[in-house]
Order: sequence, then C-alpha cells, then structure tokens
Amino acid sequence: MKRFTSSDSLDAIISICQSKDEKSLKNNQVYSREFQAMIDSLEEEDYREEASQATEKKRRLSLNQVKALEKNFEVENKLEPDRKAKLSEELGLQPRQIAVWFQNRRARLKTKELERDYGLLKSSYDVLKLDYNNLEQEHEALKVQLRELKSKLSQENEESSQVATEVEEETPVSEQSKNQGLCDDVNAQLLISSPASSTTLHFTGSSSSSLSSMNWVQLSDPRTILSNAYHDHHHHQQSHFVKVEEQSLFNSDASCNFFSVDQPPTLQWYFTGQ
DNA sequence: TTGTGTTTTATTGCCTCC
DNA sequence: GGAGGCAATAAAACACAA
Repeated sequence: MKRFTSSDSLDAIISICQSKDEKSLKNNQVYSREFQAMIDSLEEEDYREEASQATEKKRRLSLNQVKALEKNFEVENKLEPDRKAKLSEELGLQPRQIAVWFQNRRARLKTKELERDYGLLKSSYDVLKLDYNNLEQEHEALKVQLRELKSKLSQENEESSQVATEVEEETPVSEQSKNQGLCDDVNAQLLISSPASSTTLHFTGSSSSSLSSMNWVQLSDPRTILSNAYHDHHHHQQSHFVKVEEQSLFNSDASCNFFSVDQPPTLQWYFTGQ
C-alpha cells in the first residue's frame, strides 16, 4: 500500500499555514488586542477545521500549472525524482500532486490510444466484412447459375434420348453411327455473366447421348473452382476450359477410366490412332 | 436553479523492481 | 521493505440542458 511520505505531509501543512496567514492579515488592524486574541483563538480552531477539510478538498490546478505539466509530460511521460522535485518547486505544488498528475495523465493517454486503436481495428473490420459480403453474394449467384445449367442439361439429355430412340426405331443399324456424329456436332452454347463479379461462363451442352457427360464451363475468374475437371481432346482445344460433369452420366463414358487410380490406362486411343 | 453527465484530482490496494 | 507504477474507484469541480 502506498503511504504519504514525510515530505508530502510537510507540504500539506505548509500550504495550510500559508492560507491562515493570508486571512489573518486581512483582519489584524480592525479589533483591539484582547478582542483580536479571542478572535484569533476562535479562528485558530476554524482554521484547524478548515485545514483538515483542506487536506481532503480537491483544488483544480491553475492553467499555467497545467500548461507546465503538459509541456513536461510531452518531453517524458515518466517522472524521475529530480524532475518531480524541480517541478514541485517551480509550480508551488506538493511532489505528490505532481506524481498524481503524471499518473492520471498517463491513464488518460492510454485511454485515448485504446480508443484510437479500436477505431482503426473497427474500420479495417468493416472493410473486410464488406468484402466478405460481396464474395458471398457472388458465390450465391454462381450457385444459382450452376443449378440452372444442370437442370437445362438434364432437360436436353431427356430430349436427345427420346430422339435417339425414335431414330433407332426408324433407321437401320448402319445409319445409326452417322446420326450419332450429327448429334455430336449440335451444341448449345450459353453465355453467363455473374452480377457480383465480371466472371463469365461459356457453357456448351452436347445434345448427343454418347457425349452427354461433356459440358464445358470456361472460367475467366480464377477464384472459381469446379470439381472433376479435365480436358476434352475432341471439340475444344482452347486452354482454360474446365469440364463440369454429371456424376451419374459419367460412368458410361469410356474416358472415365483414363485417370482411374484403380486401373491402368488402356491406351486405346493410341492404338486406334495407328 | 437544479439534475445530470463529464472531467479532474486524489486515494486505495496490489504488483514489481531494486 | 520502500519507492513507484497501474487499475479501480471516490469525490469535487465543472459544463450544460431543461
């Protein structure tokens, strides 16, 4: 626990005595000696009472005192004993008052710095949050587009399989392969733009049943990642083409074994080429 | 004038350092 | 163990609206 030092107590007494002397000066010439002695003795008690109150009463520092303290605080916010004594002498304050003032001033500075740091953190948080919300919106929009494309694709697959069944019923087996080739060339292209970003998707859906698993999405936004992607050596030679495939349809395609971990590649494409 | 919120001065209790 | 720092708090001083 911190205690008052002897010098602090002495300072308090001196300041009390000073105020008593000032008051006595004002009244000294007015009354007779006996009356004055009586008054003095009464006042003595009053002053003792006042003095005890004065030690508890708070007095605001003068503007000049505060200015001098502020100036010193700017130089160094910690108070060494020498500087405390010097300031105490210069400003007519008790050393303890100087120490308390510096202590409170440090506390005020800390509060201010905390407020400033909080403001900085909050503004950077707000910026991040805005960015996150934009990305989230963009993500939602892309999900919606993906759903639409998938439904469109399944719709096309149903239609093409119906056509194939009809053709099979009407056409001899030798001509089936020709029609198959024709169907392969019929591709529907969709151009999709994301509202949240400049992402552009080029979608090509094959109406052929044999190639129904091949649906192409070109991504101009590198952040977007679509799973199960691989190159098509048949129709689209351009780079950056990524395939979105329907897992359920993929099984029938011979190419699905090409990258299989369980089975080695058949190299069928190599031998048929020769 | 008065009630209320804010600022300033001062105290208390705990901790660390020498 | 004394000196000094800090956090929490009290209380006086001050500002200001109603």
